[in-house]
Amino acid sequence: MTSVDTQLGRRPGFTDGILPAACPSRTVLDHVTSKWGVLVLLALSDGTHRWGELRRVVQGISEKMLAQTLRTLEEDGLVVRVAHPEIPPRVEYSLSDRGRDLNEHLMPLMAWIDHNASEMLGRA
Amino acid sequence: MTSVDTQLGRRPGFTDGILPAACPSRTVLDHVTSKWGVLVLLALSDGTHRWGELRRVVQGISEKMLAQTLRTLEEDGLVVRVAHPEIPPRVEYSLSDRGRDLNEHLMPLMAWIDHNASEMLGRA
DNA sequence: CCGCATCCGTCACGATACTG
DNA sequence: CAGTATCGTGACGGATGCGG
Repeated sequence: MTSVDTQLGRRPGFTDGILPAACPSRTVLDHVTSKWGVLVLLALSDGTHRWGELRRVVQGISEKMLAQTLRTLEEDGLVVRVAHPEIPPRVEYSLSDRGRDLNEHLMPLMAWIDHNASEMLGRA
Repeated sequence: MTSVDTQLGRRPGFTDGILPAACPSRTVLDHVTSKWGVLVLLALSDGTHRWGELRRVVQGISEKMLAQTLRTLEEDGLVVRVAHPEIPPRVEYSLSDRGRDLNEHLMPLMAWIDHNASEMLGRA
């Protein structure tokens, strides 16, 4: 291992770095940035929402991906799922405490992207 | 469109929201969160690095994906590529001003993920 | 040797149809 | 309404090749 590797591997503010393949951060990062994870988390940032609402609001997401994304986010403890035993069925999704905590770091990033996007794509 | 849709579509701090499918933010978001985008940006956060360094440091990335990721990030104006006409060839990558600006929003997020990852995966 | 393009197998994604 | 099952397609990753 060269000096530049150790330099890159460890970084101030991180425990072990995120670049090594084996660290758990990779898994969580893959879940959160899983093409729809960020958008679903953002959609839930203002409170509880039903399946159909999320389906319509996160435009372009397929039912399969919405189900899969919600399930992994729930397994990671970021999203809370509450099923009401009614007819017709009603299922509500909301952020957990940890999910809200994550969102507070996610929102400024999304605001930056939203603010810079058009300017970035203008030049190709 | 119901009231919840408009409520979700617009959000304080965002121009048009990111959830609509047609907005440019989606494209940029897909580039940045493109499975390797975040890791490459993070790897460049401490300065200029060569191709081979990035290849070794971002563990698990294939040469094809590294090339593709670097090219899209360069097209978006986040990464600067400098090729030195030497034998053996030497190509150096670094963050642009905008890339550094983005990274300042990315780093706290990654630090949060790195800090919470192990605890999140502990409970399945 | 290093940076990168190309070919090809595999797998995740998306559209549709169907169930409780 | 809230999902699950099935299937075709496109993106991804590995191996290979080539120019410098």
